[in-house]
Amino acid sequence: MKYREPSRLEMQVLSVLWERGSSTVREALEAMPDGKARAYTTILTVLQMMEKKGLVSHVAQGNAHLYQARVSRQEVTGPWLRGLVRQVFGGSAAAALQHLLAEERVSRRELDEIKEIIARHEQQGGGAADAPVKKKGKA
Amino acid sequence: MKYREPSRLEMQVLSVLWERGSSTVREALEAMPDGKARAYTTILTVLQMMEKKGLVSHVAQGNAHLYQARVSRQEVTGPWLRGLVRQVFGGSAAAALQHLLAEERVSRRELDEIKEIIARHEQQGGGAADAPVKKKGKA
DNA sequence: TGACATCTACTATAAACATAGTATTCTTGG
DNA sequence: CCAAGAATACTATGTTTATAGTAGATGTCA
Repeated sequence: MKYREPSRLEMQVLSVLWERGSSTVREALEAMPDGKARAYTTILTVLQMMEKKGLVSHVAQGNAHLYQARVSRQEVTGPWLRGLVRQVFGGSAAAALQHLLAEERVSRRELDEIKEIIARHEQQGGGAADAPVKKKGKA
Repeated sequence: MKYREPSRLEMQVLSVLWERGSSTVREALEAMPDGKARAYTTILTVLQMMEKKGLVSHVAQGNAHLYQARVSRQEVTGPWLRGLVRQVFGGSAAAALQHLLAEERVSRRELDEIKEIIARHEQQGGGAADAPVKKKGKA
């Protein structure tokens, strides 16, 4: 896919579309992750911009439009996070995570989830060019 | 501390200052994490803006100025990442990490580092509302 | 001592962002 | 049929970002 880099607000809108799937303007407006109040037309305009950027597309549904993401979460968040980590944490994902955990009051459940993710990642050859991943203990 | 939210570029400059400590404009310019070429005055201006925002301060050194961060890495990156995770990943740090790992080719060493961080975090009451934090162990 | 390099201060500007108003079109209940 | 409500299209605007030029001060060294 080809698309122009989403702004922060656009990222928010995208996350809504990824979460809910196709949505009308109003639905998106109401589901914005920061609870901030915005005019209906604000989100409308954003969506129209995003369409020009190739981030979303729409189909008519009744007299309204149904918008859906044209780019996958992976596709976008990957490079986005990557650039961010590179620019702000010298490329160290570990450093980024550390600061994130330090701030965010992460629940035990979420920590487990994270461990889970790492374990899975490790298993499927997440490791670098030298060590063929073996098996490293617990979940 | 009171400061106005840094932009992306400003975050980059801050990361340089955190990394190297006090730096001249030229040093900062040369140490920018994205290797992008910029005019000397660009970074100068950015630094001056940052001073107005309360992010950095400077002292004279010879005829040049030495800039240093006035805000700590924790202080800034914490809320910054937090907002980001909230807005783009529905507040789930785990989700964010997952996408990061998926994209970034993370080395085995880094994975270990991450596990280390998590273990440490877990120990010091990283869990939710039940475990009281005691000591603030450093690496 | 004077040319050259280097630095800051100040100003400018193009582009992107976030936001929303106004006009117009469409649908639908009475 | 027509008015009310809701949606889109189009336009506008204030702000922030990122970038850099120009002018003037100052230090340096041959």
